[in-house]
Amino acid sequence: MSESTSLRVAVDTPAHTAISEPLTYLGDPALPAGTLVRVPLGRREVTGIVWSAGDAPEPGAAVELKQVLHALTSLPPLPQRWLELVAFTAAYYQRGTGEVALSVLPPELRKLDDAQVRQRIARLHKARAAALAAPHAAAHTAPPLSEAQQRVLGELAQATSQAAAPTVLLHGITGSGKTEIYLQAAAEALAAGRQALVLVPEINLTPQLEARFAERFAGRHIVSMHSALTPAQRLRSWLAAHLGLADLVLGTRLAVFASMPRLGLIVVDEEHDPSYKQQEGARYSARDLAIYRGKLEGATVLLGSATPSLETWQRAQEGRYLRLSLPARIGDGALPRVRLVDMNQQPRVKGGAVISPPLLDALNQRIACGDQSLVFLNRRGYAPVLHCGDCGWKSACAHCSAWRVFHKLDRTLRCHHCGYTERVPKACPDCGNLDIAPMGRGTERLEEQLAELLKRPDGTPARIARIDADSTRAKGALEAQLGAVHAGDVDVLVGTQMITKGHDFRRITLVAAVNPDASLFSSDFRAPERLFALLMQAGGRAGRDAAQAARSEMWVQTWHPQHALYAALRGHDFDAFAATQLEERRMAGLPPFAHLALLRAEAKTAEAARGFLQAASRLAEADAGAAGVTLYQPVPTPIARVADVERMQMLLESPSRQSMQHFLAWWLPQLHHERHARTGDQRILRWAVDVDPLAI
DNA sequence: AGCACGCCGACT
DNA sequence: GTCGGCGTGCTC
Repeated sequence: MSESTSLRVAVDTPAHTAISEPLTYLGDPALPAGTLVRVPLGRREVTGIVWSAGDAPEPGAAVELKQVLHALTSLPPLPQRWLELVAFTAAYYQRGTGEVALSVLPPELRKLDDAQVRQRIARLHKARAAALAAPHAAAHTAPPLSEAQQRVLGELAQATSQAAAPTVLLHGITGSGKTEIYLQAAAEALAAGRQALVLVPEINLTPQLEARFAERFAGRHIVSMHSALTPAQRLRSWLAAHLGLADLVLGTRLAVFASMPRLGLIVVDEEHDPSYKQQEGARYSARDLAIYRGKLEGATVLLGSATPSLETWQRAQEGRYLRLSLPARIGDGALPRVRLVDMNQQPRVKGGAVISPPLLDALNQRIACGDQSLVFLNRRGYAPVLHCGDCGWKSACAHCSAWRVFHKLDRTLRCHHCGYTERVPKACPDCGNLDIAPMGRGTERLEEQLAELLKRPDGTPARIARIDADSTRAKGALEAQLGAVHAGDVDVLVGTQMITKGHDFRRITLVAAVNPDASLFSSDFRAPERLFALLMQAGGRAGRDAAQAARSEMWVQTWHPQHALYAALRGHDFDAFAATQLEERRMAGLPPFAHLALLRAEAKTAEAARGFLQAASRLAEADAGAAGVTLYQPVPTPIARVADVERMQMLLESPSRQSMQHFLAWWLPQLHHERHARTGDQRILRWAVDVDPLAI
């Protein structure tokens, strides 16, 4: 190294230290910002990113500066706008710059030296050249567009030409052809020599979207990015995007950080989906960051949904986003007719009715005419709890404040929170009573009961498939089960919300929600929004084939048929539902009319966790009010104890996003000292803040 | 988080 | 005598 000046280098300093900014090292002044380097940190050697060059060392930092060890010069530096996106994320979600930067790079990159990186890059270029030389299938041409699609594309083109980087909400019901709009928008971006990024909520949905894009963009370089890729695949995709070789990147939330030098379009499919919010580490919202990134990169952001989040909907109403609508199904296919079964009117069955007689008839009729049905229950296992009728014992988890779920297939009691599993006891562990019974029902029990009740026309039992986290644990199991459904080897598909997302079932004409009421009266203020989206999405699985759409039905069993949510569902009226929900939110001072943050603490005892939060609250006392931030009392989290750790949380609320940001930036650094001030049982294990939490 | 330093019990 | 238990503290 010729000469040395001080450089700011972002390294992965742990979250619960007060170090959140890049550290100062000595190094070659010619190293541009965005270069990956190896630096000494404590007694270790770690990968870092040159953040800015030539900064004077911090005055008062009496530490002797260490030297940058090597630089990965064969890797083009991360673009300035990528650094800005990461810096914004770290500041907004209150985490270390280096922590965020390193956690969103492919892990493999940290392990390679310069020569190895050079080799991977050379290999990628070679593979790309070979792919270009090889003959490839002709790209499928676009199908004829509906009038609504043409109108939407016209408006989109106009918006893109007028604003530098418009944010657009594409509100379109299931089957209205949103994907075709994504494809056309991507084609526009590619034609302009830019790259497109397409985000989907779940890994399960990437293969089918990838197939659609691959056939339309044959010959173009498409990569996917999600956590199920092997480390080597992930690095390859990332490099292809970073080098500008990949034209299209499809991925889950982490792909929002893909380095893309010519980014021109970001699509966020199913933008309302909670999976876009990261639930650990930096708790970012990939949807919100996509919008920010669009502004930063001058890229169009296209948010698609049949049931937009109320945040997005409200901003569209305010005119901050352009709203485009696809109000009808392609080919004018009818939406499924919604039928509410009033469970108060149904005969009482011991243990509660599962499937009401009218729904049972409807299911049998579908089987008789060769149609498929989908029955949806958001609870896996056989029964959520076992219960002793004599002494009142219930199958509590010894380590969590939750019931262990009865799984009949392997005769176990399993805690879905900590994983604690035991064989089912033969008798009540407290009183020895042999008659312990399951209470409530999960998908396993639903499957069992449907198998008893449903018959094929020839008298043989109906063919039932169950799809949930248990039945799809094995690799390839989900694909195999979906394959059986598509092949027509299944009459009734039973499952959790897993089956309501995205899958294009052609022969399903009946969808039933067996017991969705719990969400109506949940303490979570977003529960109705989620339920509405879930039911709309589930209903969208019925009648995907236009020929069958007219007789497709969505059944909902409910004890509250008069509820406004169901009335809106019946009319497929998202606008009405959103209007009433937004009014309630406005009255209650909840998002999108207020900004929230949660301070969470975990400790061995609830008192220690509470003590930390109270101390944090006292620190803030004078300044929070002045800053326009309200602090509420610490309360236990919805499940207070998980794996013998007690969890408490404290809600912060402010009418202004900026006030909240300023306050957090002032407040949180002080909490590091508070953590150190505690010892023994009063010690805090962990604390973290969740900015814009999904659930409170 | 790593990773080492530091100060007390059972082993070749 | 020392091997190693994991409490405590630091990382430009």
